[in-house]
Amino acid sequence: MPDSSSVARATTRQVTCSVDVALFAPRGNELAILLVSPSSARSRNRWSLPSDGIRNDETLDAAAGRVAKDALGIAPPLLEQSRAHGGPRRAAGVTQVGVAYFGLTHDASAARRGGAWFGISSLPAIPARAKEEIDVALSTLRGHIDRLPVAFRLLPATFTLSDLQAVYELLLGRRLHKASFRRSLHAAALVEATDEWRSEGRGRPAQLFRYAPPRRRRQRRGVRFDLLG
Amino acid sequence: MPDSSSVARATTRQVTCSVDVALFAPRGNELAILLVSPSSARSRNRWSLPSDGIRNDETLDAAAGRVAKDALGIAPPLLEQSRAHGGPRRAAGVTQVGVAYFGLTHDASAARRGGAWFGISSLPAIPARAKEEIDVALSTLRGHIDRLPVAFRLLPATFTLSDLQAVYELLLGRRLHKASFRRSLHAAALVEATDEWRSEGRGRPAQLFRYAPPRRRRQRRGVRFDLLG
DNA sequence: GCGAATTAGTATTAGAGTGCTAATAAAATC
DNA sequence: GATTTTATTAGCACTCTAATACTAATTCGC
Repeated sequence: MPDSSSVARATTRQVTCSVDVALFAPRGNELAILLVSPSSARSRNRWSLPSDGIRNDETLDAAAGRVAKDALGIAPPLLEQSRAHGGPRRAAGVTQVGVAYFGLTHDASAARRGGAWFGISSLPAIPARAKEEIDVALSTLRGHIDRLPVAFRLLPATFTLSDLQAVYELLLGRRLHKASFRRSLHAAALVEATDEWRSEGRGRPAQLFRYAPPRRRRQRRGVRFDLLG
Repeated sequence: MPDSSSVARATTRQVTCSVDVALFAPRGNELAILLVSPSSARSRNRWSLPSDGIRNDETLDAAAGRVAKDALGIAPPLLEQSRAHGGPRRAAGVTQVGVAYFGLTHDASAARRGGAWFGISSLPAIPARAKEEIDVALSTLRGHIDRLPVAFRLLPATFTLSDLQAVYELLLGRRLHKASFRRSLHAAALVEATDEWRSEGRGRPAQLFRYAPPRRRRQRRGVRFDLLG
């Protein structure tokens, strides 16, 4: 068994590091994800996530931003790291480290050539690793929905409360109760009303709101045991 | 501006990858963290986190387990990835990627030579990067407390409810309300009573319980807006 | 022994949060 | 103008939470 001196830096023969980005956008009633076509990706004959190696003079976050912008044409309004994974590659002596990111953008239309959007419930054949990264990204995204202003970054500066609820339902993949949604939104004082109203076909016009988060005092809550297991 | 073909794999000149592990353990009324001494770490004249490069034929998780075991002498009961960071090193042409892990173990005494435990409120001088990793590890740990059975892994097979509450208070760094703690614990049916009681000096003896998590159904709740900002 | 101190555990209350069913408001469509 | 559609608000039952106050069982000091 090695003693504590073995904790010192050991040199690996060769390491490659790539950044994979899962980009989501609302499309219709579900989320879509941007994949790149077989011809432009490393993976042969399969769609896969936009990915690239990290370059010199570039941080991981910068590399993820570059990959996202290359695939999308614009910088996404939300881009977060989800998880790193790594291990030996088939090629002997090479260790492959991948850092997965996830991002959100407004609409599932923008994409540079070689990329296409797929509904998350109808994905094409993709490598197992990519599928896993998508699943992790989705659950991380959904787990952070009430900590990060994710939904507000997908909406324009002013929006209706029905718009906001629709985005939340899309992101969470389930329906929400309208009255409860509005009540808790009102209680948190996260939005402020504008003078404008928007008429969208039939029915009463909806008032436009804007995101105006107050200074929050972090309130201490009890322990939740019902989330374990 | 690059076209989509630039998304293909680009080779970086040189990449090194290290795994840093922040190991926490209860000590008295607060958490302590295991640091390694200047002589056995790469950082000159400063305490720092146990760290090592990833080796051939080893995954990131395996490397983190090895680093933890080397520093601690045993495998910690909890070890999770917190975040990857990376960017150019001072040495030109070298990109340094680090993957931070955090772990928990039972007591702040076990340590191989070169390591020492410090209370998290009285850390010695450490590199800024290590300080940042510790902060991230702590907040990740606290954020995952009601999703992972963290506290139960720090306790022996049977324990009193006061023991359990003390561990939660230690991990969260704040006091909890006894009646509320027990009520929600009882509601989640996470523990089952044993026939044994333990007398610990003064006061009424406490009943011993064991961790017995039921099959959980994830219950859907509304959206929380009060955690934003 | 006997009461004070100490720790374990429970009731009871008041208040806040949630899910639901309506009821009301304002516009488009027929 | 009646009907339909959508937005918004009110009320109610139920649950969750936190705080105070209580009971229970033991040790300590005398």
